[in-house]
Formats: sequence, C-alpha cells, structure tokens
Amino acid sequence: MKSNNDNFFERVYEIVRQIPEGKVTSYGAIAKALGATRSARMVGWAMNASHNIEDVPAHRVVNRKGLLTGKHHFDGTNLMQQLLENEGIKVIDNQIIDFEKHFWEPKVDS
DNA sequence: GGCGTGACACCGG
DNA sequence: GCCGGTGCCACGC
Repeated sequence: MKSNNDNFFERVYEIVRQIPEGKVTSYGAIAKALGATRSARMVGWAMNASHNIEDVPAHRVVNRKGLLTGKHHFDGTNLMQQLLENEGIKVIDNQIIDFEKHFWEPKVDS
C-alpha cells in the first residue's frame, strides 16, 4: 500500500472533528495528542489539506496564543472569526477572548 | 533521493 | 516582558 492513507493527516482530522461546538484547541495540543508536540507546524499543514474536508472545522483550531493565524488561509476574510463568534466564542482582532476558557484538550479516542 | 516549505512551539538575549 | 532565531516533522516538487 502506498501512503494512500495519510495517518498523520487523518489523525489530525479525527481529532479536529472531535472538537465540540463552542470550543477551540491549539495546534500544539493536537500535535501533542499525536505524540509530536514539536510538530505543531505539521498540524497546520494537515489543516491546509483539510480545506477539502468539511468535517474538519479548522476554524476552531488556533495557535497556542489563541490567535486565528490560519484565518488567512480560509475564504480570505473574517469568516473564521465570524464562525467562532457564532459558536459563542468572542474573537477580537483575530484573537480569542478567554482562549484558555474555551480551550479544549484533544485526545486520541481509541 | 534531496531540498524547501509550513496556519507553531520553545529557548535565548 | 517582548522580540528574534532555531528546531522538529512531514509533505510537495
């Protein structure tokens, strides 16, 4: 089998899908859940591919600072911010308010 | 097979 | 406490 199944990518999607509504998580948290805390960058890369997957609410994934860094990768505007606000999360200037309060720790559900 | 890139995280100054 | 540079890991060409 070739690398048709991107374990790493699929693993990220699996976790992001588990993000409850009104909650957010960080790349590092996801990467850590995968056992690659330092590979948070890869998580972002995986999310880029997630653009083709609707089940992956990438807009709920932000960096550890609670900043919507990847929003620029979305449709192009504050769509990501609007989505988060729609979930009950306050976002100002691309930054999540009470980020840690809305922080959701991803875990590998076997 | 090798180099460059990437939506971060951590360390040092 | 803030800013800059480096490091890790996997994908794309």
